[in-house]
Amino acid sequence: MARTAAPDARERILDVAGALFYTEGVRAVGMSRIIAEVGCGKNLLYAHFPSKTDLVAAYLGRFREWRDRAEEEALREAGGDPAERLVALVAEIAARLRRPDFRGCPFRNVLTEFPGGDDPAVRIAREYLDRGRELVGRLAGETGVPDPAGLADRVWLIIDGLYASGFPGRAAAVAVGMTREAIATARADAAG
Amino acid sequence: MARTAAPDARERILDVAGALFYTEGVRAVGMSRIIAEVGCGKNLLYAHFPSKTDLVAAYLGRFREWRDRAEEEALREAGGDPAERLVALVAEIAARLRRPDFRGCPFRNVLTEFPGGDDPAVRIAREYLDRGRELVGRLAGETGVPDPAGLADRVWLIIDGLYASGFPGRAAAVAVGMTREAIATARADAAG
DNA sequence: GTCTATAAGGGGATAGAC
DNA sequence: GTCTATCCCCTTATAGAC
Repeated sequence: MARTAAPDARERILDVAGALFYTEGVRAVGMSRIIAEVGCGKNLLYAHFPSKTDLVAAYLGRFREWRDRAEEEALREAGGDPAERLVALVAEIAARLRRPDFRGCPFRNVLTEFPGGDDPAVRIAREYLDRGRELVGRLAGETGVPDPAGLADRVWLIIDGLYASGFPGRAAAVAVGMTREAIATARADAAG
Repeated sequence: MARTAAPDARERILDVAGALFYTEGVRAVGMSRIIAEVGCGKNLLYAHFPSKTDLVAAYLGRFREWRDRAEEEALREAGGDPAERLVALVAEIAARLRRPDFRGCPFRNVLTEFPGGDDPAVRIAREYLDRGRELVGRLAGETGVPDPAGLADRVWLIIDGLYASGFPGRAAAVAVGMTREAIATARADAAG
């Protein structure tokens, strides 16, 4: 069927592949499996994505766009206070954990599956995490606390813990409070 | 030479396999690779470990023994105060992160590589993490704070963050302080 | 010209046999 | 220790349907 060029083919493939990669792992899902579940021919997939690495990179790239938008929105709603922006960042992630389909951070997962790798996909994952870490460092710096690096380390530890948690619900419940505490402690050190 | 059964064969295999699994990932390392690096024949390896899953399970089992010993020692040195024992637990993990060969938690890594799996290996990983989580919950309960579950959640989030950190050195530097803060806050809630 | 279906190449996986 | 069996991986190529 479908003689007319399907402009959504790429999206459909990415939908299926992304869901499989995320829930079962990149290494666990073969190209044949993706092709079978998309219900397309091999050629179509390889026309859009010349190799599996390209497909994984596209999967992560799309995830990154999605995350960037959510992050921007959370920061915009938080207003201009750097401390509130830090809290909003953590709160947004915590909210994400409550989704039933949450299965960790796709970027961290890919890095765990391909340690020491250097594909386009792995590079996207590393860059994403580095950028996130930089953002936290920047916001911590803007709070004006005496030890912004220490505050950034604490907030980043909370974020890492959120994403890695085997008990996302419980982690989400305490992450925001811990972030506020970290900020309060950092400020109290100024007084002491 | 050496026709006599080498009693350390099993340990040698486990040494090589464990190092490879840990640094490169379980799925990334094939049996042939392990056999080549051990320098033994296939028979020897399959005599000791009938399948790859068994080898992975043995790798995790050995890691677990190692962790249990380190944990016990840290707790013994910490004395009887539950709060200090919690801190010691986190400090011991933080110290581990500083080792140059640290590459995350092997149990969490295996669960990331085999989500939804049910091998003996995966079961060991899950049980280990559940037991650790229970220990934290027990210690938090013994501190006598009004919300021990909340304290346990916080400490566990810190531990998760430690193991998942892409910047282990920085995480290790702040984890103990955050643990002490979490305890102090939990106690302050009693007063407030 | 766009997609599907099928076959096959080349490699490496786990595992078993001798 | 070598050799083989079997399977699945990613990828490419060929051939046919609309």
